[in-house]
Amino acid sequence: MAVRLKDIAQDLGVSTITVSKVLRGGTDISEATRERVLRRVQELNYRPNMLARGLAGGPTGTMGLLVPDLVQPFFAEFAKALSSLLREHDLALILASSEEDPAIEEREIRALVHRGVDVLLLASCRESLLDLPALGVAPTPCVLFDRSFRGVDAAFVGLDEVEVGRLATNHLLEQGCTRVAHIGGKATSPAVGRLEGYCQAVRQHGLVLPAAYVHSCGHVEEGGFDTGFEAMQALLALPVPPDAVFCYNDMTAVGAMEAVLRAGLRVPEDVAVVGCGNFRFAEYLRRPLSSIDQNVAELGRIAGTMALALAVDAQAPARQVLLQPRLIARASSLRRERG
Amino acid sequence: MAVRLKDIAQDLGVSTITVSKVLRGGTDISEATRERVLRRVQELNYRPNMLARGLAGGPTGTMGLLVPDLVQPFFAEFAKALSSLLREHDLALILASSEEDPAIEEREIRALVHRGVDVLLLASCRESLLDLPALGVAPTPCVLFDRSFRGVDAAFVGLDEVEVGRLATNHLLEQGCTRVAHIGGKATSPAVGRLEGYCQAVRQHGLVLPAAYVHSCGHVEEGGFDTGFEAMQALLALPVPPDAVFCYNDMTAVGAMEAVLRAGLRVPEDVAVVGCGNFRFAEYLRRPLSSIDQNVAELGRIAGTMALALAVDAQAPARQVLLQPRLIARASSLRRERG
DNA sequence: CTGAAAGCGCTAACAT
DNA sequence: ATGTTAGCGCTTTCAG
Repeated sequence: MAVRLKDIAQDLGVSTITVSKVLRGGTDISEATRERVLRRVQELNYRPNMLARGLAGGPTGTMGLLVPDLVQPFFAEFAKALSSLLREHDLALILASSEEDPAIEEREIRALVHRGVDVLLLASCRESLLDLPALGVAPTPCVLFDRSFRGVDAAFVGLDEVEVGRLATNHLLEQGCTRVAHIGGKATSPAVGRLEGYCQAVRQHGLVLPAAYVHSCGHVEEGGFDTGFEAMQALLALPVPPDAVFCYNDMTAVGAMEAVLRAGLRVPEDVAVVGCGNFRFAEYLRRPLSSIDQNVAELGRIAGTMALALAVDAQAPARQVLLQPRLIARASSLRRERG
Repeated sequence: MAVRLKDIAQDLGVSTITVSKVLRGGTDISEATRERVLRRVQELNYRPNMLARGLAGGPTGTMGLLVPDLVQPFFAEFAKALSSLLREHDLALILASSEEDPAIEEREIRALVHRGVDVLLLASCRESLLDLPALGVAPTPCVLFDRSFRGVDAAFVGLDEVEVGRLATNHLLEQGCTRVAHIGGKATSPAVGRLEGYCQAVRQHGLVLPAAYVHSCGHVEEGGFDTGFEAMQALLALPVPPDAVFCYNDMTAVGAMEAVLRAGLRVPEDVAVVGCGNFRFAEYLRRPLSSIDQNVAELGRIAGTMALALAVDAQAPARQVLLQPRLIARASSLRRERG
């Protein structure tokens, strides 16, 4: 049987309460006892029983992470960074997946909260999160990430998605492209933000582009390749096809490139392409893919830090952090000598 | 406050123990009470408090998954499949990562066991697992996966790695290659198995190849690209360089292909390449990559099923399951018309 | 500064 | 077939 609070207390001739207080940083403890307790805790390598602690009303030392799809590199990297950080604090991570299904997401939220996670980290696939309290989340504090929601007063970490759209589109325009299209997503905040950035960049360059240059596709997350492939085919079939395209993510971009190549056209000479995500294979593709780097590891670390703060004090002010994206230019978009 | 066992009991005028028994499928309960209890449980949508259940000695409804690196698609897909399965049984998954560091792995094992996971699923990065009991795992049952260990009597699910090596190597030989090299890993059971399969295939074809054709590289998991790149450069520098190479994983294969192309040679005409893992981008690379599919989703499901059995009965016999790999042939290895 | 009493929600072992 | 007693390891009041 593992070492218990009681064992330490008996060894030292004090009560369990005293030990408990020391462990949780109580102030009303003499420096002498505190040291004695801590030493013994070290010696016996005592670890609190989190089940008991949780049951008695304390924290469970557990955080819940709910993502739409762990196989997407974005979420895998996020989970890895978060997990690294939590390990340093002896916290455990309960992982759940919504499979991009709001009904599953709701069930999983309830399950995690019911299990007593100290904080919930959520990349929601719902349309609105206004009913988050109704989902029974409170009083469990919550850190949203990747996808933000209007009118929800929760901590949030994500990318400056408008800047993502601007970066990609400006880059394409600067490469001399004049007919830039966008294959984007639907409804989610990243999709909306990237589209907005795209529009801003186009406007700033004094261009007016056909509405048909914007494709807003559902399921762009999972169906990436096919979505990109089909959207690009449609774009190429326009009377005046685009000479560049900014794609919602890298897989979509791969699909789009494939469509361009199969149409007998060249990348980037006929159609320049920029993706988003900057996955590890971007530079080894048939045509090395320019992409927007999302700095996911940093995102995970920030989200984790926020979560830690909320675990200590659930009432801590809900910060909103936006990270700046970076463009990684590769052959798929570089039309000029030396970029 | 959530619904408790006691609430159900009071509503029905029975004792909590009766309700508890019904919930756990006790036999010494009249059919009438059982039904009354179950109905009320439904109506109130009662969910047991796992903290309390665990503390009192029951199962915690929790499984621990410990992997070397969640970012590797293999482990991400495994985790996803497992998580899907567990969701159907209302079990939670605690995720931990060893970062390929045995010391971290050991700490995490202890932490998971201490938290009372009902089963531990482990892809170990240690050299030996003979001291698994000493790690304080027992009586927590354990399912090993991906990497097997001699002399350890635990449930295991993985690939038939020898067959992986044979499949890949035979394929290259059948394509007319006569000087097949292998860029492999070190120490782990998959690395050993694949090398063995490679050797078997070479022998069966009556060939005798230089020892220098086999590169056993450390850190082939994380450092994939560079490992493959450098190993291939070394192979190409041999007096009689190989005309084909079977690489430990896809990233290694990408590195190897890059080395071949930069040397001014062609894939597959000068050097045919086969990888392992069959990741999603294999077909969109500069040269679409032939690869061995590991059927990870199935692997995850089987591991999960084993874990469920062990959660019910920790003494259940420890099965060992080996899945058969499949070759997916693409341009990187197809030298003859129509493969 | 320290401790005693009570209880979190559940289950084991033993009655009845 | 059902209930009683006791306790899992910890934390919260509140009293000393």
